[in-house]
Formats: sequence, C-alpha cells, structure tokens
Amino acid sequence: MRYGDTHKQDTHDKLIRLAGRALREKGPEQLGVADLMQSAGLTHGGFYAHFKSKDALLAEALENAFVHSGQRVRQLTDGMPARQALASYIDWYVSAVHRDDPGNGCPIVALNSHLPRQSRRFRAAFGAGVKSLLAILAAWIAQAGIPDGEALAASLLPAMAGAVAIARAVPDPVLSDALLDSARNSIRSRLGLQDTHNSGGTPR
Amino acid sequence: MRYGDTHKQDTHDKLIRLAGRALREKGPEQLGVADLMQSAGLTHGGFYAHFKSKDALLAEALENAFVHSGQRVRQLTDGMPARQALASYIDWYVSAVHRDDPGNGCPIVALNSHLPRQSRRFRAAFGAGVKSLLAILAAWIAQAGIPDGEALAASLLPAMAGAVAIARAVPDPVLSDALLDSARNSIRSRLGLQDTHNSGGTPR
DNA sequence: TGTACATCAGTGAACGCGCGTTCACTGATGTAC
DNA sequence: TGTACATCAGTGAACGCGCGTTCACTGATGTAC
Repeated sequence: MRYGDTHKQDTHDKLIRLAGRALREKGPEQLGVADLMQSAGLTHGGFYAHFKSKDALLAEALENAFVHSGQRVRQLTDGMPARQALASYIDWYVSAVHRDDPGNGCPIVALNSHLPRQSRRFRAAFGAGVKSLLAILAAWIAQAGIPDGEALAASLLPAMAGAVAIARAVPDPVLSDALLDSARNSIRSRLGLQDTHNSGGTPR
Repeated sequence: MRYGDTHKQDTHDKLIRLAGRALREKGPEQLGVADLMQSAGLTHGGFYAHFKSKDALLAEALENAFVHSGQRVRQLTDGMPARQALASYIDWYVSAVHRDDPGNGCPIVALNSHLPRQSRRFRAAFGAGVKSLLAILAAWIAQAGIPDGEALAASLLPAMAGAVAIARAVPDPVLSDALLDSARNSIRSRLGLQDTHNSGGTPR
C-alpha cells in the first residue's frame, strides 16, 4: 500500500477529532466539508472515502466528542473520593476556562439548541451523552452520602450547562463572569461543598 | 396610496412576528428569507423593502421576541404578589408546555448556543434580554423577602433555561419530563415555595 | 529477478441546488394644474 | 372636472456564491507469475 497500514484509520480519526472541535465551535450547520478537509491538509473530494455524508460525519463526531468528554472526566477526577471529584468537576465545568474553549468543552453546552433539525442518530448520541453524564454525577452524589442522587443530578446538570451556555452567549463580560460565579456557588452549596474555587489542588 | 396608511407597518410587524417564531423554531441559520415571505403571503423580492438584510431582520426579530416575552411575563403574573408571581412564572417556564412550543417560548432557551456567528446587534439584543429577565426575577425575589436576589436570580435563570433546553434536546420523553420535574422542584424548594405544580390557580 | 496488473487513499474539476440579494417592472391610488 | 404625473408596496425573474456531492483520474505500493 501507498500509506502505512493504519493510515486511513489515522486520517479518519483526525477528521473526527477536527470535526468534533468545529462542531462545538461553529454548530452543525456552519461546519463545512471543504473547510474540514482543508484543516486536515486534504482536498474536499476525499471526504466521501471516509464518510457516507455530512450527516454521518456529524453524528460520528458528536459520539466521539462525548467519549472524549467522558475520558476527560475520568482524568480530571482520577483517584479522588466522590466528594472531591464532584467539586473538581463542577469547578472546571462552571468556569471561564470551559466557557472560553467551546471546541474542547462539553457538547451539551455547545449544542443544546441545535438539535431540532439534526438526524436521528445525532439526537440519539446527544441523549446518550446526557444520560451518561447524569449517571456519573448521580454516582458521585450517592457515593458522597447525599440522598436522591438521580434527581439531584437531573437538576444540577442543566444548571451547570445552562450557566456556561448563557455565559458564552452574553456579550457583557461582567455579567458573564457573574453568571458563572453565581451558578458555581449555588451548586456547590446545594451539595454541601465548601465555597472555594480551587479544590482541585492536593488530594485529600 | 394603494394600501391603507398603516399597511406597510402592518406587513412589517407581521414579518417580524413570523420571523420571531421561525427564529426560535429553526434557529437563525435555517430561517430562510423566501420561506418567511411565503409564510406571510408575499413574494421574496419584497423583503428588501422592509429590511436592509437578513441580519437586520434577525436582530429585529430577536428584539421583538424579547419584548413579547416580557409582555407575557406581565400578563402571566398580573396583580400577583411577588411570591406567587415567582411560582407561576417558574411553573410555566419549566414546563412541558413551554418545552413543546419553542416558537412562542423564551428566546434564551431556543438560541443560547446559536450566538457565536451572529451579528453584534443580535448578541446585544440577547444580552439585554437576559439582563431584563434577571432583573424581573431579582425584583420578585427581593419583594418576597428573600435575601441576595440578584445572585439568586443569576443562578436560577440558567437552571431554568438549561432544563428546558436540554429537555427539548433529549429524544427520550421520560428523561425529558424527569429533567423538567427535577429542575422545577429544586428551583421551587430553593425559593421556599411549596412543592405544587399548579400554583397559578385562584389568587391568594 | 523482473514485468504486468490490482489496489486504493487522495486529487481536482464539475454539477446541482438553495439561498441571499438585486432590479426593472406593475398597478392602484394620490396630487398637481 | 379631467388629465398627466408621482408614489410606492409588492412582483417575479435573474444573479452570484457557497456548499454538499459525484466522479474520472493519479501514483505509489503490493501481488501474481
């Protein structure tokens, strides 16, 4: 073969990764096939050797984005007790860092109002991503000895995602920061976590 | 004149109203000029007698959507004491009715992740809409004798909007309902409002 | 060992379509004189 | 009072551009014999 054995798979992975970024930064409608291929150093004609259609790419990219989000959750909270994991994750999620980097952020924040016109597979991937994050939160809450983990998670996740989404949408930086601070503080206090901003420091 | 004195203004208003609906239902990118004109019973060529560009239409439609949202808030809570107004508004906002009617719903829910590529005027209108709703909530909270109204409003609004947005986005209807219920209950309890679903009944 | 053929990721030109935008025109009414 | 002209919301055809998609082709490598 002209290229190594894994070459095509490597290119495919690269396209998915780049598409996941563009998807969260620009939305599914504004992600262009030609732009994507160019950002991968290829010409647009080759796209259909990798994906059946733009819709298929979007769905696969969203699925992959959720997988990577899950991996980051684990990295971010690796080895931590549940209470600390919760605090760390919330502090990252409801933060200016997350707000200012949509391309690597949570797909729920970036895409929550883009679903109506998307494919069934895309919507299914979104739903699965929400469920998976809810399950992680609920498990931490239960492990931390807080009752009603599932219902609590179901009210916390929308509060977290909504705060970051609106903080991104609002042009006034003072209001944007205030929305993040208020949301983070209220979420921490609802979970009985102390009111600090950098609990991700030394473990224990 | 061929038409009545207010005819052009009437047409303009009608276009803005239809555009506001389509904007919330389909998003700014999917709103088509030709579709809009056809839905108003006109041909697409006449569009530019009313608006300088599609961008100008989008901004004006968003501004108008927020104005109408504000009017509905007042209608929905007219004459109520602050605590009851809060409960009524929250019960409507975080409900299946609101979730299932995006075209008449809160623009923050429908558009929060569509801002990145929009015009400055559009973003400004969105920011002003958020501030205005925050102010209404904060005033109610203060009037109800609850401290820290501004910070509380800043954490409640994202929780409300996020819950409805994610409830719309998720294909599983059971999860969708559960997200609304959890969010509504937690918001009511944070405000010390009793845990009912129909507080909008007979006043006092 | 050498030659002819198969493979296949990627190329680049072209196609078709939708959509925002432009523009010459229509036709009913108001105004000038 | 009647005629010519101005006004102007709306019409409908056309333009240009971007974008998703198709397709014949390239050229480096592997395989058959």
